[in-house]
Amino acid sequence: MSENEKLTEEKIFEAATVVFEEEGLSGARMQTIADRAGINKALLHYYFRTKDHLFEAVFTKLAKKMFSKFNPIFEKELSLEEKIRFFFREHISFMQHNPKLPGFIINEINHNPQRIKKLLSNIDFKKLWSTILEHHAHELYKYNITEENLPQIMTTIASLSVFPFAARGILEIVFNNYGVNFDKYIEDRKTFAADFVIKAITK
Amino acid sequence: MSENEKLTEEKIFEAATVVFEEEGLSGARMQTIADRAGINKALLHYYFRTKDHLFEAVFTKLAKKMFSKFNPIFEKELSLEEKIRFFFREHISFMQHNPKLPGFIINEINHNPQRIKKLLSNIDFKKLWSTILEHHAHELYKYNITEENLPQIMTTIASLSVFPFAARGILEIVFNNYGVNFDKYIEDRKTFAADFVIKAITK
DNA sequence: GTCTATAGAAGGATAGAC
DNA sequence: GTCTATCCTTCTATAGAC
Repeated sequence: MSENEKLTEEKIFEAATVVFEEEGLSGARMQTIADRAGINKALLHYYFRTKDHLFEAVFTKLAKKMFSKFNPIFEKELSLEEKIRFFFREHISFMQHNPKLPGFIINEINHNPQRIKKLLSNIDFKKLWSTILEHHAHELYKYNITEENLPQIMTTIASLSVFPFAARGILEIVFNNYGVNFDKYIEDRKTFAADFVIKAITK
Repeated sequence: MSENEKLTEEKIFEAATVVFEEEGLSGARMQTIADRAGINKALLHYYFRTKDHLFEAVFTKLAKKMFSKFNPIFEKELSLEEKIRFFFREHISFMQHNPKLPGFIINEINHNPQRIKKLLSNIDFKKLWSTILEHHAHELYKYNITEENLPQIMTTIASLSVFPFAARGILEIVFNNYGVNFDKYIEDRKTFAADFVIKAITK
């Protein structure tokens, strides 16, 4: 039955997502995924042929999910300051619900840059980022933003948001020792990062 | 001969460092390490017994190397602004020579937080970070730094420095598309990040 | 479509000669 | 200390019954 097939395929996909996120491609085991999905190994191969096919499917889905979260920056009708606040609030909220995602994506891309290329290489970042300069041309007199320092600024914003999750393992040890709760720290970060960036780029 | 033994053990250790950094624990193969060291698998086990022992040795060495680079912040006799500039210059220079290190450390700690705990858990971060407030007490009137926001500020500084290397795989694709050279970007980042932080924390 | 059983390859680890 | 040969387990993948 197609309905049932959909269900099984989804069960497998969801199990694979969890296991790959947790263990990475090389660390994940087909047996672990099968167990988690409540089926046997043979079925995995029936639906996805090989481990690499299964991983590819999961990775593509997750990478799109991750990167699509940057889109609102280029679309929303907000002032630059509102947009920055909006981004940190939304992006960090997203990662609160997907805390393993950043580390997973970053790690797998470093291990195999080729895999992401076909997903990103058709995006014209030069053009995309330039829309920021255009959309906010009327208020840029307030800020130190130029086409030249845009890569620094954009990666700075990304790093402030993503790094705490990617490096969570380390931060939790440091914080635990310092007496800080990670979840509280993350909640605070939504406004701290926004304030920090706005202060830094304002003339 | 002890001299010769030292040489072989070092050859293995160096080969293992490269392979583990590149492939991670689960992705690395003893055969690959042996090939790179120019010896056979059996010798690996003669010197390090198991793959896990070998990894532990490499990881500990690299983690210490990485974290020790943060020490000057707490030791140098510099003004806060000079110290921030010093940190980004030195830390980014260090990673220019060890570009795979941040991603490797972060990833392995996320996969096995326990491994790093015995390395970091005896450090009193509360006390360590407080020394900053003490050392620079006389100039803190200029800055928005308190014991409460110190975790946010410290992790912000770390992220600005570390993230570009950890996420290098992604940034290179974005930059390549944007027409930016990664090495140039990194060189610029030493001063950009310092300026950015100083601007943001200054009252 | 789902299962059991198993093939076949790879990888970590050891035995034993030199 | 270093090598070759090999054991044994683990893992991906497939064959074949239902």
